[in-house]
Amino acid sequence: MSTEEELKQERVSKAEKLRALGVDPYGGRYPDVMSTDSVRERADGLNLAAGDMAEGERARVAGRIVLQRVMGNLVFLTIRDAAGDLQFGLSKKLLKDHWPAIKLLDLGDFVGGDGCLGLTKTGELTLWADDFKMLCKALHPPPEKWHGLSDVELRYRHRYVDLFSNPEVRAVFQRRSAIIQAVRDYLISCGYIEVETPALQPIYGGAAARPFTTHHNTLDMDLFLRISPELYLKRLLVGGMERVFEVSRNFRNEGLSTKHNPEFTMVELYEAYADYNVMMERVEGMTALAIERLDGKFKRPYGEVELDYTVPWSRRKYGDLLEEFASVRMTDVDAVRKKADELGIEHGGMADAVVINEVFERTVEHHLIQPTFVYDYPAAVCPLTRRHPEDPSVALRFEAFVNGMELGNAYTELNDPRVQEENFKQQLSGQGETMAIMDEDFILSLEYGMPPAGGLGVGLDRLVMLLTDSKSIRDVILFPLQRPK
RNA sequence: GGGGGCGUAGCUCAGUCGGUAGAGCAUCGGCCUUUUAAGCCGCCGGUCGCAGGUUCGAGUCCUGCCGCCCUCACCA
Repeated sequence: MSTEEELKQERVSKAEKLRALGVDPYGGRYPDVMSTDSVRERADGLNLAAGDMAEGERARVAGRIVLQRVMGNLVFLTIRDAAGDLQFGLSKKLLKDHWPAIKLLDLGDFVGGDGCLGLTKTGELTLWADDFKMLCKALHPPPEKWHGLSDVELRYRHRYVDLFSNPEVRAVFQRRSAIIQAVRDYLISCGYIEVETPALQPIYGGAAARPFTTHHNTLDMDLFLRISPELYLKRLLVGGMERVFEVSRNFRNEGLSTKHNPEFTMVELYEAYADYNVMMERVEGMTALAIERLDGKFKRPYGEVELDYTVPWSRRKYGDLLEEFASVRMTDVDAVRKKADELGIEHGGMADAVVINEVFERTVEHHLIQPTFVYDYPAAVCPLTRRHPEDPSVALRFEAFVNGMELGNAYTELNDPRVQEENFKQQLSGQGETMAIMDEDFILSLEYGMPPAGGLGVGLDRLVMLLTDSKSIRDVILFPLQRPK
């Protein structure tokens, strides 16, 4: 009895035996359960000594059986709920009527128990059940009890198994929730309101990426899954919503990596009458609140390095970094192209600004380990950004880098409709055209007048990676894309 | 797409030079009322990712394919 099918059949027949005993193997309502952590909290106040049973201190707990120790007429179960683990003590003496059903328990089943709290003689907090309910028969055995599920492919394909057998995985997603909640709370405290804009868009824009295409049957029209919410959020600035943010699932039809998933989550925000300097403070502020909610540690390990998120983060000019690490001036196009040759970059058909950016990515980015804002980008790669008032070849844009990875991207927003229209019309060779697709309604909105503003997008999956010391974006996305087997 | 690695029982993993497929956990049977990965005794469980090839003989060597991981490229 040990192939996968035989193991399952064994459990199916146990479910039938339970029914024959008059026990529903799939339970039903089980009200007034306490979480295991609140049970522990209560037990702490009882000053129990090892071996004590606290008469009258009753509790009801439900969860999944993750360990089982059977000693004839005494059974210890380790029960896991959302908060943690708790030991059940089941004795034939207290549970005579239930005993035939208890003999049919397996690892992985959900059960509920009701009884008095106590400590065993080794001091383990135990719920000594005098009432018991079968809540769900599991038909598949859980993974090995010590190592859990460690096969990476199975972990992603059967994330539900990963989650219940590897508590540290569940902890990462609890922290993810806390981080995103902190981001929301921070922005709300700054006077922002949360909005929702279309994920299905007739024209895609706001970023440079290939989209996923779909089709609406009734309207018989192609639609794109958004690569960015930018152009819609800016329309809200036109409409008089002065501080808006969206937690936006974006979709980009590009490659997969430890830092890229085809669908990913950003927080994108726009603030009227601000600029990109204010946006730097927003990045610092949301990160700081997230860290405080987690553990308050601003110096945190990430792999082999220690990252220091203490505010303020370093602010470095794009051109200065290019000189420091590539030894070329942004303005010296010949030198930049020569450097590109040295790096083996095929730059024949590329616009100057694109070549500069290629050189920057290859020479500078991997040096940006500690949290750093890089500001004032070559204007030609920033079609949605306001130009520097003293140097129109530079755009008022920054990117936030941590551990060599882009965490966020922000602009002092372009609100001149004529300049925006020109930028849309301009073809950026070697850059793809996605950022430069004409959106006439967006131009129309700018013609009605958009207040000067700062705008920012922060990759929340990446923020969660950094703050939870996760090496891959798949470790912070519950169901990362996998090819069907 | 390029390069590298991995794929053996339900799970976690061994498998030497090419010579009968192994362990632990789980399951199943037995003992057991204070265990903590409970313990002890006994049994069952395999298309070695798939398909070919070389060989007297392939988990092992070769080729192709599938899946996953890492990395580079792409994706600012």
